[in-house]
Amino acid sequence: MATIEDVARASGVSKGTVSSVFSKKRPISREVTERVMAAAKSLNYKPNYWARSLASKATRIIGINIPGEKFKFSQFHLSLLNGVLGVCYDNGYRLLVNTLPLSYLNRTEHLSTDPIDGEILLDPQTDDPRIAERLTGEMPVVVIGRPAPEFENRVAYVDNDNVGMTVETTRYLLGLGHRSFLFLNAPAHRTVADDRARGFLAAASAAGIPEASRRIVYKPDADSSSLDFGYETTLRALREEPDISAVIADTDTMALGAYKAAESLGIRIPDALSVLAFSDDSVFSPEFAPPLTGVRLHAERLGREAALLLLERMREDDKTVKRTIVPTDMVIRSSCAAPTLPYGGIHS
Amino acid sequence: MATIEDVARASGVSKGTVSSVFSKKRPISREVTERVMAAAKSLNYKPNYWARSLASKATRIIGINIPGEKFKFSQFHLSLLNGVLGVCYDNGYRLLVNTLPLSYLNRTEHLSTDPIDGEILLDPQTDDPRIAERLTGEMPVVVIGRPAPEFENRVAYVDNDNVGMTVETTRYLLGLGHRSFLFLNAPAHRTVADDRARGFLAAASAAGIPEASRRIVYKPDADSSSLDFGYETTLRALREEPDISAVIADTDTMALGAYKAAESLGIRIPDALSVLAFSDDSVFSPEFAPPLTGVRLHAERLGREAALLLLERMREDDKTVKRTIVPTDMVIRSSCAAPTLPYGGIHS
DNA sequence: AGTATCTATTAAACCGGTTTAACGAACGGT
DNA sequence: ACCGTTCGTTAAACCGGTTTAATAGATACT
Repeated sequence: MATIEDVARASGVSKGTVSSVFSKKRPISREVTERVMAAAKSLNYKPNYWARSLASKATRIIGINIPGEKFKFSQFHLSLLNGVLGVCYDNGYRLLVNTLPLSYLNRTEHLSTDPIDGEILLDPQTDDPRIAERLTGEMPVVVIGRPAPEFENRVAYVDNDNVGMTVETTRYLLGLGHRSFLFLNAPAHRTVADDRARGFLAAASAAGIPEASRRIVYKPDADSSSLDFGYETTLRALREEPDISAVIADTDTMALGAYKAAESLGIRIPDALSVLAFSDDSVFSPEFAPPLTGVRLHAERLGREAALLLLERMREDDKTVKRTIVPTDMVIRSSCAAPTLPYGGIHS
Repeated sequence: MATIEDVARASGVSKGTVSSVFSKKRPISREVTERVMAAAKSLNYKPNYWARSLASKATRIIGINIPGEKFKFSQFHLSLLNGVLGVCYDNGYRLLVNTLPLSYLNRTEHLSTDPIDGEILLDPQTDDPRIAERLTGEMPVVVIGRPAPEFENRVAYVDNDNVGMTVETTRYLLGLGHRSFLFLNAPAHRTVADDRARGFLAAASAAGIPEASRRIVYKPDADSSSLDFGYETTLRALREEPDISAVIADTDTMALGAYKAAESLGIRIPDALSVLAFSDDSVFSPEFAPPLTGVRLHAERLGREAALLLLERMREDDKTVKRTIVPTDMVIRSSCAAPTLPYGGIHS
């Protein structure tokens, strides 16, 4: 492919002039501009992205990173992505999925800076080396979700009010009369699982629910199916402790697992078991039988706000640490009801 | 950030030696390697990605491109992405979402080569300038979906057998006794819509179905909601032509729209209306009421095969044009049945 | 001992752009 | 006619790596 040199030679001007014609960072006469453009067109010339990035120290690419090996994007990530992409699109940025195996990154021959101007980190964990690493470099970063406590005031992030949201939903269930819960939580090492557990436990213990009746089970890890986890955990829990009258699920897919477990035990929802999910805004939740009550997290907006925060941070060289909390909305449908049996009663 | 020069100076060797220590493309003595690595560590040095790309003419990034302005990734795209990402992950490639507004790309100051080694093009259209453009450059490309006829033998692609699959499903419905159809198709300019329309029409006219009874409606365009499109189109069609006893939907979301239309007209599925979808492998289709009959397209596998094909093409400099057809599986659940009314009968 | 071979290292050229500093020409003001 | 600007252009330095060609030193071969 033709280089800037070729174009310069063909149109009888210097490299610098051709550069200015394309970058438009300096005025060039109408006549010369036309001559250069004509030469460029006939040579099929386009400026080389890498050379340009090297010289101008900017790539107009932002990265998005997910921890963990061999991950897959979930429904929730999809909405996040769409939010981020919308902002990228509006601002002329490309989006790089910047996750590689550690076994790859750790090899000397692959060690390098990242090919991006800034990065969004997803799914922060309680012990998450990514943030510290990005901060020692000068890479602008925005986290989606609450980072570990030692970084909460050192890195920008976007999150829902997970604690508050969980308190609210737990109170809702308490208000309906529930006294024994199963909480299907996110994987244990993720900060979001922590926040939700805290909210749940706070609300439950404030209402005098004994420890045995607020059972929390953490999803083993990313690669296991949410559906299966929801199904099997609910099945086991209901067998071991028939008192349980309400299941709080991390996602709508997990909730679906709970539905299936209830069905296979012959337990009706919401009559004998209430189910609720911190769901994404899936088009399907209203179609569950019965329609699923849950909380809208506005994943797309989380993504959008994160991208906006990142671009702002990249633009100004202002190291102010900003935070955005995206509100959640509880959507009451028909999967929760007052428990039919009084506290202490037994199913079947 | 420290450069290779700094490291060379600090460890008392030349730039070239430092380069070789990191790239491992040439042997360096144990002793020198250690000295260089020590200096690099103390300076917190990492090779610069863009300088490296410029010199070595490779980025280890592959792109994925979707046509159209302000698109959003769908469920189907999510599965594709996961398939592509799995291959990227295994092979040490990053994935760049390489879609930008035309209004951005067309401006002189943004014109440039793409920062990638190869690209996957999604959702090919009947008149799609992307392929021709990539071919004139030397960018390796794989298309997911059938490209326009003039490129079918010039570019590698991965696809389902959309024609065959549609013939099969149409025959299935014909076999149940249906004689009047509504086909909710993908947007008209996409080649997949073409293929499916062809398969449907071929099967229907071979069975002697008159033209008026094989109605095809194309989704207006990407930004409209599939759910709404399915709902409104089905509603209108059933009102205009109560004969219709089967709806074939492009996606499960569209099918859900058809379900809702049926519900609001008081029509029961599958008794009075059969619905079928070329669905993705959504976990939710089995949960529809009634469970949705459809076709598995194996989106994740489409993504995987495309990525593998692309890497192969990038590795060897072999311009052989390869094609991969991923098989589809029809999954019969309970949303289709023999129509209750004889051909020519009228609802309500 | 003399030559051929192999190894590790280096200086310099190169990848393809951007940017700085210098400069001549045209312009405006007095 | 002279000076101070402004404008458009250029040569050269620079961004931070890789690669080539040359070289010195060690090893092997006869």
